[in-house]
Amino acid sequence: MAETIQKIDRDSYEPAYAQIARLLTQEISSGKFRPGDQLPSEATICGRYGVSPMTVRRAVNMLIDQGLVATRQGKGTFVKGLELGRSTFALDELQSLFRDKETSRVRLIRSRIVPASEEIARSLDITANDRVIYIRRLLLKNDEPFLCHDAHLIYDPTRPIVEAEMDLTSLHGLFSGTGETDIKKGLLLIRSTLLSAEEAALLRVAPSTPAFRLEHTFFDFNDRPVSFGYFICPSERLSFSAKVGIWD
Amino acid sequence: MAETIQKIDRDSYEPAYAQIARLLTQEISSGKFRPGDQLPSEATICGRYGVSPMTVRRAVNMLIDQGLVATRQGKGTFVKGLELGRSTFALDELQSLFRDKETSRVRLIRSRIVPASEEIARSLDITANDRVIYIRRLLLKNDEPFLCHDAHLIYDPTRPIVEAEMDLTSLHGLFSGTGETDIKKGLLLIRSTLLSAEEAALLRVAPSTPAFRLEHTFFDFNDRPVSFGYFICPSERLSFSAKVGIWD
DNA sequence: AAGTGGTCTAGACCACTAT
DNA sequence: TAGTGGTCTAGACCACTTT
Repeated sequence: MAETIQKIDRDSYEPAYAQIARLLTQEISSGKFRPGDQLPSEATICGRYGVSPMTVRRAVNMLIDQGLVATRQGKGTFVKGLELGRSTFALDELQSLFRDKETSRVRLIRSRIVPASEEIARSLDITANDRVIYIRRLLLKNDEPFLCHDAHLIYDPTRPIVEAEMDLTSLHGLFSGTGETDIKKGLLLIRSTLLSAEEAALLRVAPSTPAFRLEHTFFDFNDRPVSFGYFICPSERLSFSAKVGIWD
Repeated sequence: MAETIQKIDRDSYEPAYAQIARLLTQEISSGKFRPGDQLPSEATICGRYGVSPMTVRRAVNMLIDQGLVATRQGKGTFVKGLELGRSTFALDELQSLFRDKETSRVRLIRSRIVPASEEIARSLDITANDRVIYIRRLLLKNDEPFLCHDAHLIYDPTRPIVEAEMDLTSLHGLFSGTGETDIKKGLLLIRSTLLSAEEAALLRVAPSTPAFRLEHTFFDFNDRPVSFGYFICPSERLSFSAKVGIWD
């Protein structure tokens, strides 16, 4: 028995709660605790590591947030099985594209004021044929066309946002979190589609190549839509991945 | 001044830390605090709501987790701008499909032992032409073909997982988190592709329709791959969406 | 030195579940 | 009644930044 009372390194830069979360995760990862099993009670863990309840609580909360365990008041803490519905896909690949300012450049293809189509009008909460600013850009990776970006902006001289969106560097800011202080929220949608003839030519691939279309709508702090657009990228150049379960 | 000392409802079922997080979020959402602005210090918030530091800390941690603010030790807490790279796409649509057992059914199309292709062998960490179990199923929504599922399983009589995977109801369990106690982790990949002739026929759409292909690889608690497969669904039937920023 | 975030304590009290 | 998770206190101490 004994089970060794002390395993926490109080001098570590890793906080006690993080150490405990890590140790618990390892015990689950190793198969010592299987899905459905009950973890030791929080009081037990307090005693085992010589920490106070709040510290254990925080560690357990981390595991809950990660979807690794679930607590049931009055009963205990139990290991959860894999849950595919919890999978989350991130835009890492796209983000790294824009982050690397050395190899990526943006070329303006088109920029004009046009009447809004039905789809655009619906997305921007305006009426069809209202004027919008239409911008098409090409993102180049190592001077090769990589993806295409279409944006449709509300045409309103009183709003300064337009200027920022016109800026060729604004795409970088959107991904890095710098700037864009006038946008409150955004809605993103991944679609699967075929490249149009013009898009295929721009991107230098065969027409009708399968592609991702990442739609985005942005809203200002008055919850009014300010822009609608989409990134288009041949499918072989991009993919969205997610890890679910325990990856050490 | 005054600024009203008490705004926390101690009798509410919503914990104090959650109430504070909600109030802070509202202040940001309303535009009172803009991206780049500094929030009141934690000590100030303690006084304003009459709670202890730990409670405020937990509220602030919630906002950090949501990507709404960032803290800088010794300086303060600051509101962050929109960060596209933080967008996360969930499998809500697929999950709800499988969750509804009333309208969704699974039909087994094919089930046989075949030699592994190069791609399958690579994914399952075996050598090409090793035998694998190949299963093709069709998911029906309201008795109409909705999506197709191919799975390739390690052929090993000593592992009982095969039986579970063969079960036509196993797909439901994967999404709901029930069962599947033998799978430790999974890797998912969204691709954009074209339907093959057979797939198009099965799904009753035109050939060469653009479609999503959701690949999945599952691993057991020894980190060995146990299955590789993919869901295929015409793009107009499915999309992946994400919300970023502040949605009240 | 003063102000900021960050961790942690050693309890207290409550709600829920089982026996 | 006893054991479980869940919240909260009223401080303490530390690390970092600014003045």
